[in-house]
Amino acid sequence: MDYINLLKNNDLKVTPQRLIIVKELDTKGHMSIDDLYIALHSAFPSISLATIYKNINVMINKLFIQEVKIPNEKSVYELAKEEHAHALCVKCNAIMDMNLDVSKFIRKAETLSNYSLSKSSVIFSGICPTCQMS
Amino acid sequence: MDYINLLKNNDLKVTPQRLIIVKELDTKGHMSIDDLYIALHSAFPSISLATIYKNINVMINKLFIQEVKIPNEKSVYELAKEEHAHALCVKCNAIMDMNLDVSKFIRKAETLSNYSLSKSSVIFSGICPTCQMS
DNA sequence: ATAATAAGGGAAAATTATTATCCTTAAATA
DNA sequence: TATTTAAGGATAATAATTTTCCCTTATTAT
Ligand SMILES: [Mn+2]
Ligand SMILES: [Mn+2]
Ligand SMILES: [Zn+2]
Ligand SMILES: [Zn+2]
Repeated sequence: MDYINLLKNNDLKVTPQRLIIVKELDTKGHMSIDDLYIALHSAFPSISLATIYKNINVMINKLFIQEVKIPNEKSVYELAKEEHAHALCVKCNAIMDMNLDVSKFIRKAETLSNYSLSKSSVIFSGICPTCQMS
Repeated sequence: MDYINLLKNNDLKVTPQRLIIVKELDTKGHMSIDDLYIALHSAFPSISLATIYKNINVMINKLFIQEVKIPNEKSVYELAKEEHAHALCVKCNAIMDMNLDVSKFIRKAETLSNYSLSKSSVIFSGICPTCQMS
């Protein structure tokens, strides 16, 4: 992925900090503000939390990253993609995308509720494969 | 429902404040701390927010009420019941229980993710029937 | 009815998360 | 390369929520 053009196309100046933020989100996905702060700290020991916040906000406004709200946890962020469900490991906090066809659930929920539904937040929690072994 | 015995069986002293809290949760369901504060204020003009917080916490610990975390909103509480999905109206904030068979989704999600999944948070949002008309 | 204990009320304090400020530094454009 | 403007860093301020404290009152068990 071309991180430089991702920023340029969204009228954002290309800074080393921003490049690392989008690279981290692209390769690791599902990172919280604090995760990002820790991750960026090795490359930028002087990075400020304010920089993380400011950039997360601007990137959300530009619509190329999105927030994932998780019960009991701080929100995590990921590059924008189609609506999807998440599996969360309660032991190691790993989060996995799942291509459940959410639209099918929504259709069923509309019938049941008589609501006109357009968005979903679907999060399953349990134990990931790695933690199951240990 | 016998609110008095619900409290007694959980080793909680039966106070008028607690009776109203459980009655409100039973009849209205899905109330936030502030909802409860407002609702109790008519019966107890001197009610303290601390009383609401202390009781919600103790009731959650006793496992007979549970928190429902909703993206972008303050948590709401309901009497403990089987796992179920929710429909949320973004206009009037109405929340509806849905007896979607969540276990079926969980089974599918386990296959997809290889996680061992036990809990779910499923919230759809849109417009409720009432708000669709207006 | 009494005594022991838990709960309520009011306010302060603590917590936590996010944003604003101010100055310095760096990126973009010509 | 000079100029303009946005972004970064450090810290303070803000805001919102939740908890704690301390005293009074009410509930429970005897
Ligand atoms: Mn995701
Ligand atoms: Mn419910
Ligand atoms: Zn795990
Ligand atoms: Zn509505």
